[in-house]
Amino acid sequence: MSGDHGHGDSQVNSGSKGSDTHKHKDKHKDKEHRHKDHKKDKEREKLKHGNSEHKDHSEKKHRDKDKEKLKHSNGSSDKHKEKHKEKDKDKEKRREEKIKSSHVDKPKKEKENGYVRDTSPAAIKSEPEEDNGFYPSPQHNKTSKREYDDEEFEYKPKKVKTEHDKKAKKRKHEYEEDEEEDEDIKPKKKTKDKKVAEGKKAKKEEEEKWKWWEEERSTDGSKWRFLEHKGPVFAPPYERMPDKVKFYYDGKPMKLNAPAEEVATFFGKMLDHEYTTKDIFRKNFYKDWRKEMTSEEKSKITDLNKCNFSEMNDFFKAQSEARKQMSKGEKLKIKEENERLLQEYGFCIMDNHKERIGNFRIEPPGLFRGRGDHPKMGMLKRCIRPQDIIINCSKDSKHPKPPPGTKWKEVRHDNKVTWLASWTENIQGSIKYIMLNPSSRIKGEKDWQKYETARRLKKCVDRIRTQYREDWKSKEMRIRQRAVALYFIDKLALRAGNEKEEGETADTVGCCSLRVEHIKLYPKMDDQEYVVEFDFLGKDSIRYYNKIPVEKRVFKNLQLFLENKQPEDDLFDRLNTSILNKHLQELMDGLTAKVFRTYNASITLQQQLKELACPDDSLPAKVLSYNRANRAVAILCNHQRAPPKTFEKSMQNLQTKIDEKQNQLSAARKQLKAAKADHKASHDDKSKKILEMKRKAVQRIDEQLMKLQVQATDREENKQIALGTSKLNYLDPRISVAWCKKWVVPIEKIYNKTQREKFAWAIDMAEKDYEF
DNA sequence: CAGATCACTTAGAAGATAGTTA
DNA sequence: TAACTATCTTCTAAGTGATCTG
Repeated sequence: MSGDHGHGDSQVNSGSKGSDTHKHKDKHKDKEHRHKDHKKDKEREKLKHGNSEHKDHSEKKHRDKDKEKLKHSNGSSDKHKEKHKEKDKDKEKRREEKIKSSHVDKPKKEKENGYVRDTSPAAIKSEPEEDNGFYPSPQHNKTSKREYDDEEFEYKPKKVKTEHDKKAKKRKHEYEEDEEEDEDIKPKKKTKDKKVAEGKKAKKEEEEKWKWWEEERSTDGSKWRFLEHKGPVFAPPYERMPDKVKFYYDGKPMKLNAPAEEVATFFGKMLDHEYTTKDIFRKNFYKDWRKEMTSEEKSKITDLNKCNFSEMNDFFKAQSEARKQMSKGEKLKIKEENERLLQEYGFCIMDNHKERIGNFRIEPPGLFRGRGDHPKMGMLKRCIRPQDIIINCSKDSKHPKPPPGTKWKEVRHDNKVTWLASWTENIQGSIKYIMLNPSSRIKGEKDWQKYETARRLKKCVDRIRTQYREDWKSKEMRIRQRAVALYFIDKLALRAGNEKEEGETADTVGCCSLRVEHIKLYPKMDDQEYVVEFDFLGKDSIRYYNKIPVEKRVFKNLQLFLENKQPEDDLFDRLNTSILNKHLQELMDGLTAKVFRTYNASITLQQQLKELACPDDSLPAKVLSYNRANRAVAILCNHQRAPPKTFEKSMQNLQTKIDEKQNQLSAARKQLKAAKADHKASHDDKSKKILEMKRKAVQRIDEQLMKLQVQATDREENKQIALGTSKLNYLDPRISVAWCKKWVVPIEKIYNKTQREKFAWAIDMAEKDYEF
């Protein structure tokens, strides 16, 4: 099968839907969706698993689910907030208790032994700064490692592997549980003494590349033993517009008070953005803006359409222009200031190591930019103050100081969580966190673990597939639904699809929350039977559109699920993510719906890399193959991007370059020919030299041309596909590392600096024969 | 047991920077 | 040497899923 059933016809879903009175559907319709082309369908086709046919069973009818739920009014956002407030106090009390107890029932002695000694702030602070500043110095490093060796400390480095070989293996197996072996354990069996003997610099480097993956993991559920940081960086306070920058109402200049002006500038900044043309955005903005106005302003300003923010907009444009035009010196100064801030606030100390913080800046106030048709777009995101922030750190660390004259909301010491600070955001009432960078131990370990879980799924996926196929025949509706949903999750890499509160967010769905209106069944379509067409908005309101032939039994089940339902009813009315995950948990420890995405993504990459392997390819061609494999995954996971605005142009530029190069090549070839003739005639050294030169030139140009052509292909195929997300979140980096090693491709061709930092563990541990 | 809450991962867009070219 | 553009980095929204709670 192939992609020829793709869609020049993106309206396919408007056919038989009959009445258009369902709000969900309407919402979808005025959206512009990003479409994918045939390629994608084709790729998907390739990627699916085998199938076979079974006979179908009849089934008892299911009851309709209570639809009232879907219909309650949603004008209750204020009520909602009140609720939040009231509950706040309660919540905090509860939490306090929780933390207290978690501290109490911890074996105190061990803990204190653990870190008072090892990670006292003083020990780290006293590190000589010249030592590149970032990392604890070698001396410290060594000391702490030695102390690590004391019994009962859990983060035992394995550098002393010779002595702790058993433990080393134990940990490995804990994770991998693979039939694999020891050969994985690398020969870094340096002895301590040897290390001491090594130069300071060497040791420094080693610390720079702390190999947390060679150490033991904590087993007691605590995420750290010691945590010290300086708290977040706050957004600078609002600066008034210069007087010359005027706001006009109804054509007349009007001076706004600071709060109203600030909010106005948020809007003014965005004037070029499509958001500001959307009704909901404008309505929400206007409503929140008015809250900042004085009563005088309120009575004057009664219509957003009469507001003119264009001078503000010009001002910001000029400002950013000016920034670009700044002299080198000025730019450097800013850079240095940023660097200083990063040094001071961008790192924390967690268990002996200086680790990079992911987002140490508090989100500045502004207008909420929800994705898709978000009902709250345009609302004011309020400024976060110290008294909104909860700090999390070690009791015995130097606590971060709030800015002068302010207080933190709370300082707590919860080592069951990984965040350093948190606050509650005012749009959805959700909690935001400050956490560590992906290169940190705490993130890396989790990431590694994620791929190990996916590898465990690999071992039992056949069994699970057999089982859900069996379940398609179940007498119970809920089991059939569960089985069909799981099939979609497995085959199509759909997300789980938690329920969401209606009216609070954009209307998007995942597998379990699919509605009748999101699929269409075609018993026959062209040369295929039992085709299901999916058309819905997924995470970030990215459209998922796909037509796939399914097994007859699945098809019949779907027909059954659709019986007597309205378009806005749930397709799987007897299923939700928690039911599904509970079931999965029983099938394999740690299995949840999202593991399938990870598994299928990684296994696809591995397969594709094998298939596309071509040993004789040039380096760029190999990289292209890799990108193609990556792309297959991105397509599977539906990772899309808006085609870059300059795409067409940049494609053209590239083509021009190619043409030029081609001309160059033919010119060089001519010259080579001439040189050959020359040499034949004279047979002297000089002509020989020239001949060689020309020959090399041709070769060089030819390579350059190839490279350009490959680049063009790659870019074209990438037009609306985003590779980054899968590379960063779904593909076991060890597959890529192994591939690089096998084909002698420098890892830099695949991962940039940030990515190499994130995947340092994989780069260090994967050998060329690594199997996912 | 359903809904709320919390912590954490996954996501595309925007913004910043680096590299290239006119 | 500015302008352009490709790539990297940051930002923060939007998911998942575990746990708590009434």
